[in-house]
Amino acid sequence: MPMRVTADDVARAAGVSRAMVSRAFTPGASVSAKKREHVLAVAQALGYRPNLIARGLTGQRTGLIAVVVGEISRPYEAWLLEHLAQALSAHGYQPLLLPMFKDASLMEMLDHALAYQVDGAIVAAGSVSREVADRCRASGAPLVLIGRVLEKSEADAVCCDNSKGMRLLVDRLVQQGRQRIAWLGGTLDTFSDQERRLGVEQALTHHGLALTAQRRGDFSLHSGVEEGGRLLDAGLMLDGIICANDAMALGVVEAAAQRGIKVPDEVAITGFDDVPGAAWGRCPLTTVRNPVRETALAALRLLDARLQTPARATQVIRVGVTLVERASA
Amino acid sequence: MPMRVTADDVARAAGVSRAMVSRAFTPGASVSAKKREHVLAVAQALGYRPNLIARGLTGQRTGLIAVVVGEISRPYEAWLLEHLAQALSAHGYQPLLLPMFKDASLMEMLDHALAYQVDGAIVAAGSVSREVADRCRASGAPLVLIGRVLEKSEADAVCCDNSKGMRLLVDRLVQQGRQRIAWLGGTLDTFSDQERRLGVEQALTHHGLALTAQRRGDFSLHSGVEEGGRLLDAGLMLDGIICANDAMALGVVEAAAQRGIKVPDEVAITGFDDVPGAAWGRCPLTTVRNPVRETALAALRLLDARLQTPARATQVIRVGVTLVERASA
DNA sequence: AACATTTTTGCACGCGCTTTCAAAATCGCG
DNA sequence: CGCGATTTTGAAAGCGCGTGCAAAAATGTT
Repeated sequence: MPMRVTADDVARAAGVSRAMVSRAFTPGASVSAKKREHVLAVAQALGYRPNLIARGLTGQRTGLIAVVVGEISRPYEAWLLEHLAQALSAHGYQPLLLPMFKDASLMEMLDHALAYQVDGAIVAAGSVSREVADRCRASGAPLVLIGRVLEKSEADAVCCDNSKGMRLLVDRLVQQGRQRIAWLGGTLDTFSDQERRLGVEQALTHHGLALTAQRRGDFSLHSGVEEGGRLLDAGLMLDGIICANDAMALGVVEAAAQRGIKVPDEVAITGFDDVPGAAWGRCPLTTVRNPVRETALAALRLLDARLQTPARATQVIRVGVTLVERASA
Repeated sequence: MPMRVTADDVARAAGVSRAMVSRAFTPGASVSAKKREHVLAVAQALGYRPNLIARGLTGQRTGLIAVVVGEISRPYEAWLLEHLAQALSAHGYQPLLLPMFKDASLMEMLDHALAYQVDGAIVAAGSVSREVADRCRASGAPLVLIGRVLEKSEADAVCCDNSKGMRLLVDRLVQQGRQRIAWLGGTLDTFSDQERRLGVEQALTHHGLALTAQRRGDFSLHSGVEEGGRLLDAGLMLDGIICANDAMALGVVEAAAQRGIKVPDEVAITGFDDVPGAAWGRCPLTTVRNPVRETALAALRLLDARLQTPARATQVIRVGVTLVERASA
């Protein structure tokens, strides 16, 4: 049973009071340089490190940030998580990972995290209700949304410009003379799905067109193969399929290949996000670049800002997107 | 400034002592059923939840588990992390995510995590020295390794049977009459790389063969394209390339396609891990299935067991692998 | 050298909770 | 109804740390 070395042990060994030890580890505290150095040396020798749990009890900050993401095995989520985790640790925060499963309740997950006195939460999965936002506010833990915004912007959020992204894609397809375009959406009730779909419809309308067909997958490659196949088999003479994300687009490419349908000659296929991997494979994807790094950094900035100034007005940052033209369209 | 509701508030509102509130929330504590119900109801009404940070201060357990993984954007890591996170939360633990960057020091990362009084650590990245293991032991936080084992098995670990996996692959290639086989390794100093490479060499030796060539990537798809291209361009008449993981194998497939080299007719390409995505794309990969779910569960079992019985003998679990034959070989 | 001023230090309290320990309440049964 | 056995309860002592406050030491000023 290894006994932990506490500030008291260090104090005794260094011949000072425990308060001195605490101060030695608190930047900017009132300690003489010599004594601090001495205490730090003794602490080092004893292998002492302040107990951050205990510190979190008194101070208002634990340094813990709840990070809610969806299925990490999906490329976009993994990519985002990587940048988030990196940005957080770089700023001295510690990410508490809350993986969201299919039927999990965001509220319950956050409740649990709040019990750990997280300083804030970054949510990039699930549908965020006002109740959830209120709960966080009531606990004094700022909430930052990624890839979803609350109506009346009741929470800070950063989200890419879905509408513009889809417009870029549609414009390109129409410019190529394509007219019979189908939509392959993602999971229902998803903010991204809704915004992206709306973007496609508006852009098409602008050209005097409408969707020829539509189906719905679950953002996974597998569902892209399935539902993409259905679209292709329906005998609709499609010349373009716009997918809600890259993974499904890759699936549709696969489905087309299985049927000997030429991409992009017969049918164009587009994705969204530009995940690493979209550029490789059977057919490099024409897609929209979703700036993940920028998104993660913006989210952290928002969080920091609110931690600093709890009363500031909520802010929704729309990060820009760009068209990435590759072989699939 | 939202004031948190504490056990004292509940106690006052329920007309009992704070100790009662604590007991009401402690399963198996000595409280009359009626009183517990009452306290719980009052707590519910006030929106009280025990402060797990404070609880962690007294009790020996915080419920926090440090999880060290490499670059999450890589399919295998993401896949593993997903299963780990799922398994941990299912068992009531809270994963504290520690992303390992290129030149980060495992020791420093764990030190930081230990300051948070984690109950244990699962490490699936970086090279684990004995010092690291000792540090964890000294802090009373069990260490469980994934995909790497310490000499003299000084820490619990779970790792797939790299050697057998490579043997299966080599046997298959040789059985197809292939003789000029190259090795595309991963990052140097990586346990997986070492074991897998050794496995290949031993299996080849067993057939009276040796490696025709070898290069080294960094486990990324991109490096597979690069280094795979170099191998293919070297004019070595290779008829097989064995890669240290799937991502690089997919890269090599890509490189072959760029050069109009037929896979598997001219050259066979094999991966390792069988990540989701290995089955799709330009050329479904012949690979070895690395049972991630089983690995994650085994790691958790090991952790639980040691938390239960700190003194038990360290245990190294080798999870089995199976050959997955697809188009690339 | 005597005093005012500033810096450094230690004491003690509190953060929110768990957990002995002993007192109070309840129960069993003759 | 009484007395020991049992369960339930509250007071209080921490857990490891930060910090306000006042005492002590160091510094500065005439």
